Amino acid sequence: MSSSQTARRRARAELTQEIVDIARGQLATSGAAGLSLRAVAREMGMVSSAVYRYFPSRDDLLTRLIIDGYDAVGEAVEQADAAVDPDDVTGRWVAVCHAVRTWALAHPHEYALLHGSPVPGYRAPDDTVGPAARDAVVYGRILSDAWASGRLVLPDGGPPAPAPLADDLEAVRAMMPGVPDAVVVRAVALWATLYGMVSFEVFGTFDTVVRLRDVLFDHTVRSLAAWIGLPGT
Amino acid sequence: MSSSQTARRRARAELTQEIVDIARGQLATSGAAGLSLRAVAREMGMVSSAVYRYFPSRDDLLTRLIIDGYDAVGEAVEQADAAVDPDDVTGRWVAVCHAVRTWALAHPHEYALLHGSPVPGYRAPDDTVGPAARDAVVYGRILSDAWASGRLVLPDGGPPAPAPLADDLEAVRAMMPGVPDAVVVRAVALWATLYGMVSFEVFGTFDTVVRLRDVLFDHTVRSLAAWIGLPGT
DNA sequence: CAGATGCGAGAGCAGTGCTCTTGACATGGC
DNA sequence: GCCATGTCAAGAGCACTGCTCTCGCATCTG
Repeated sequence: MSSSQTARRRARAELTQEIVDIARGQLATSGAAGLSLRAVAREMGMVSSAVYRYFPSRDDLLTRLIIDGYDAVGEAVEQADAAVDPDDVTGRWVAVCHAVRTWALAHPHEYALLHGSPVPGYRAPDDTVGPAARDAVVYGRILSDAWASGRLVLPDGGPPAPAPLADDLEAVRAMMPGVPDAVVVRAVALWATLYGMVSFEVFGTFDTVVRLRDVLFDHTVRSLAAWIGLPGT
Repeated sequence: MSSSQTARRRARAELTQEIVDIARGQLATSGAAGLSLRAVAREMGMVSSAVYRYFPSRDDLLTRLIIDGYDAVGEAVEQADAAVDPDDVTGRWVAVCHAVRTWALAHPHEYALLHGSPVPGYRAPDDTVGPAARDAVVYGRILSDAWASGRLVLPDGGPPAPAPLADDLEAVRAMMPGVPDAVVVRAVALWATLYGMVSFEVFGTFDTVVRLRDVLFDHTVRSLAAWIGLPGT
C-alpha cells in the first residue's frame, strides 16, 4: 500500500514542520543568535542528532526560517494591498508600508534575520531570492497601476537619471512595467527608505530620537508618495 | 614613583588596546558571530581567563568595538565634509553620503555590527548614543549652514508635517538649528534612505537587483538633496 | 618592609554544532 | 511470508565556546 509509505513521509513532513515551528518560537524569544538545535530537540523530546535527519545543519534551519519570514511579510503586504480600493494607489502604497512596519514590530527577531546582519557566512542566494522579492512585486504593481491609469504624474526636479544606469533600470522595470526611468529610480529610493525607517525603528536607532514613531512613519511615507508622483489624499 | 604606577596602568592600557585591535581584526574577517574571546587570547599568547581581567564579558568587548566603529564612521564623515568647499552644501551632503558608503563597503562586518541586528540581548544605550550621533551632527550642520546662508529653498509639495510631531521635530532640530519643520522631517527620511541604501548594498540585497550600485547611489543621493531643497550642482 | 592589590595560568562547568556508530523499526521486492 | 534495504532515534564523543573559580606570583601602596 502506498498509504503506509505516505504515512512515513507524512510523519517526516510533520516532524519537519514541528521543528520549524519550535525553531520559529525560539527565534521569536531568543533571537537568531540564541537559536539552538539542541534546544529545539529538547523541546521536542528528541535527541539533538535526530534533528540532523531533517536539517543537515543549523544554517539550513535558519535558511528555512528566512524563507518563511519573507513569505510572511510578503503575505502581509499582499493582503494590505488587496484591502484597499485598487484605484487609490496612494492609499495602497501607504497601506503596504504600514504592513511592513507592523509585521516588523510584531516580529522583530524575524525581521532582524531578514534585513539585519547576515548571520551565517553569507546568504544562500538561490533559495531566498524568490520569496524575498514577493513584497517588491507588490510595490511595483502599485506603481505600474498608477502609471497605467494616469494617476502617476511624472515627477520633475532633481537631476535626470544617468545614462549608464539604463540597463539596471530596465531590469528593475520588470517589476513595474511601463513606468518611466525617473519613477523607477525613485522607487528604489523609496524601497530603501521604507526599510531604512523600519530598521531604525526595530533596531532601536530611533529610540532616543523620535517618540511618535508611527506618526513620523506615516507622514514620511506619504511625503515620499508625493515625491514619486503619486496623487495626494 | 608614580612612573611605576604609570607603568602598570600603561601596560593595562596597552594590553586593552591590543585586545581591541586583535578583536577588530577577527571581526573584520570572521564577523561578529565568529568573534571569540578565546581566539583573541590565543592570538595574544594569553589564556582566555586573563582576557576577562580587561573585558568582563564578550558583550563588553563588542560594545567597545561598536563605539570605535561609530567613531570611525563619524571621523570619515567629518573629514569628507571638511574636504569640500563649505559653501557647496550639496557637494558636502553628497561627499558625506559617499563617505558612509565607502566606509561601510570597506568594513562590512563592522557596519553590520553598527546597523545590523543587535547581537547581544540589546544594545547598551548610554555608552553608544554619543558616538552614534557623530555623523548625524554633520548632516545637521550641513542643513543648518544651507538654511542660514539662504541656499536651502523651502521644499513644497507633499503633505504638511502633522501637528503632534512638533515636539519630536523640535528635538531633532537641535542638530540643525533654525531649519524649518518641512526640512527637519525630510532630513530624517534622508537619513533613513542613506542607511537603507547602504544596508541593502552591504547586506547583499542589491546584489541581484542593481549592478552599477555606485552610480545609482550617487544619483539617489543627489535626487534626495534636491528633494530636501538643496541647490542642484 | 609588610600588606594589599592586580594579574596570568590552569582547571572546570555548562552549553554549543556536528559526526559517528549502534540497534530498532518500517518499507518494498522476492 | 521472508529477508534485504533503507530510515530513524539514541547515545557517545570531539572540538569549540563563554564564563567562573582558585591559586600562586609579581607589582604597587602605605
